[in-house]
Amino acid sequence: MEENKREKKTEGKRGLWKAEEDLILKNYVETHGEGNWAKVSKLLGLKRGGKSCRLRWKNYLRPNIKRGAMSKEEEDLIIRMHNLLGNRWSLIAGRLPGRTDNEVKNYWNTHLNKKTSVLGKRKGKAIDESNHQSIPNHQNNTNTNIAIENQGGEEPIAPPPAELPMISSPKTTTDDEGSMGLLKVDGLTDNTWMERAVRWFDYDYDNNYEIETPLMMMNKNLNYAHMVFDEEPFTPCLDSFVLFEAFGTDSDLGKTQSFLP
DNA sequence: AATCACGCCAACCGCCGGCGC
DNA sequence: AGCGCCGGCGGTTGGCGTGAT
Repeated sequence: MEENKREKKTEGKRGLWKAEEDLILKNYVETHGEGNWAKVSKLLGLKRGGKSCRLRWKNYLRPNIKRGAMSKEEEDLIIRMHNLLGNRWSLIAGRLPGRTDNEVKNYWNTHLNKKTSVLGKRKGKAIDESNHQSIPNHQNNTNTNIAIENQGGEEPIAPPPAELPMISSPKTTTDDEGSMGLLKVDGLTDNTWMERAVRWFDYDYDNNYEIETPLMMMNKNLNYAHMVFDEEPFTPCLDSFVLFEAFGTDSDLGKTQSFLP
């Protein structure tokens, strides 16, 4: 019974890709472009599924794939992004040029998961609401002292400058997406929006690309947001999203908020 | 030298959402 | 609206390499 199951499961498994297969696939995709993977698989006579072809291209053959050990900076970024995003590997990988989701996932599972195991497991969720991990995480981060200190509401929260920013009213969700959200800035698709955001948030260059700031206008229960830039500010960015992490007020301290575009 | 245990990572699986018909 | 196909995603598996015994 179990044997049959295993046989069935492994039938069609082709194992590692051979250099010839790689070459065929690479040549084809470079000539005809990506997509239609099922067709590609048939056309090329590769005894592999479309998915397998797609994966091989995406994770190995695609140009600009960065191979080799992760740098300290990349590792730090993965940890911080995972802190915010949970197991959203493709999203995290998207912030690491040349790295694939599979690589990031493997790296996390083999290297970083142990390192950060003290924080507990987060299966597909950015934040484990049961133990309010977002707060301790930030307490470990020296860059977040301001937010932590201010959470009691002792500091008056200044309203944002009148002219800034053009932020869409965030959609507050009640699901368990966690305290991470994506903030879309309406009408700004290049780095202009970021400059405006940076001005608004009084961005500090030496703050390791992280910002603590009031975001009261987004939600009246929201005291602070923790923003993460994956690129140098003021360089053209790839999309019009800012990652941010939000903290609630005293009444719902630790209760996560989610703002989705 | 042989064997075992473990870590790493490429590849696969199953699920889901988007899209066209 | 329902269906099927395709692509994307995260989770899991299995094989290989390497260090320990």
